[in-house]
Amino acid sequence: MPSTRKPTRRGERTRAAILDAAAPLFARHGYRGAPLASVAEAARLTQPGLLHHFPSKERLLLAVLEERDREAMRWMRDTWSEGGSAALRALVALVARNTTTPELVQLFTVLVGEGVSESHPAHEYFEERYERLRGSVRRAIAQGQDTGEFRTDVDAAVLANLVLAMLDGLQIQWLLDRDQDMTAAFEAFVRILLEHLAPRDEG
Amino acid sequence: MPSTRKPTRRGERTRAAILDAAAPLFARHGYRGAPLASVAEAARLTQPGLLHHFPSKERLLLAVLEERDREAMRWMRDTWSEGGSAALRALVALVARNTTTPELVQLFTVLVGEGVSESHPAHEYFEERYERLRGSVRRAIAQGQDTGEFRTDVDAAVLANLVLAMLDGLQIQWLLDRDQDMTAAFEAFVRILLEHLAPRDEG
DNA sequence: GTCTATATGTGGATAGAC
DNA sequence: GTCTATCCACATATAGAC
Repeated sequence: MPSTRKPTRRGERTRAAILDAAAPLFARHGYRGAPLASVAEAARLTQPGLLHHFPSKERLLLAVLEERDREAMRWMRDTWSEGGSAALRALVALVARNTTTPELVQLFTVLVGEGVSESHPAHEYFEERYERLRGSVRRAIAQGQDTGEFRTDVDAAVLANLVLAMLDGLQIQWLLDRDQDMTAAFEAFVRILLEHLAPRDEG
Repeated sequence: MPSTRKPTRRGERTRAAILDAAAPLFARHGYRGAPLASVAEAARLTQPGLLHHFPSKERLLLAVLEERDREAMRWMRDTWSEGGSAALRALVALVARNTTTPELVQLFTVLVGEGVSESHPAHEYFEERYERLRGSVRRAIAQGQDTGEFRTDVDAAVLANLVLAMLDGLQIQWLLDRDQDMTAAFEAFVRILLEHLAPRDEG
């Protein structure tokens, strides 16, 4: 077995082009609403040409999601690791950044909506994604509790739940009406949260 | 014009049966994922038989949404009109009730996900729905401010935004993992909100 | 690795009988 | 008001040439 270790280098380019073409189309029309041929056309291929790189439409979808998730995580990692209120402020920055990439926001909103159906190909993917994200946020809050920045008599897991819910919910409303100031709204939420998390005055 | 005032009485029964059959199927598979024939079968008709009552699949979808919205609003009206913290407690009760009807929750979650796409037949419907709901919640909070129950230096419109977002976001996570206690989470959120809205001690 | 051609299946809507 | 039969468009996937 000579050189099968790393995936082929030639052809990676078109693979990336397909992923880039697929994301906005899945975002605009949903997985079921975006024909494979339209993705192929956007990537300047024919539909069977596309299927040479991805064995099925389903696998293409999962590749798109994983790719975009990886990107977002790279972006977050630095500020995120601090934990506590810094992490919450990092989330505000993430929301602000999201308002500059509506297609990406729509990709996840549209697909998670489709994905709550048990029969949907990305159902398991989203189950795992939310469990993972809840864990991340919970740990960031717990970190703030450990350092004494946050009070310790609140349930970090429940708060993590609320934070993620707020992100998703605001995105829905923002996508339906771009005039909404999603960043300001989330900032207001974080302010309320920090107020709630502030240790009580002793005495 | 003799008796065209009220819609026909005969035939209303099958129309209702179709709506009842359509809701869970749209919920499970989405609008695009649920074939008209499957709805017809569930309503014990053939597909062309169904189309005698609704001119198109799109019109059927809108009828389903309006029907379910009407029901939910009937349920809310009484407690809701009080405004202030009573209204927020009514929302907690609504969430608790929603956990007993997962199909209904899924119907709106799946369809609003599809519906953020501009091309989706229910896009405008959801635009108007959220504007209407934001108005309702905003007025309920403003009412609490008028009576002196809530402090007045917070933006009721932004809070309404947050409340609706929280409802939607928690539903997504709950649908992906039914073990989550959506009611407890929303209750925790309302508690934080009430704490934030409590008038400051004078002095 | 990309193409043309095609197999195969599905789904919304219409025509027209009863 | 409901049916059978059918049309037509679309979409995923495969076969096989280049």
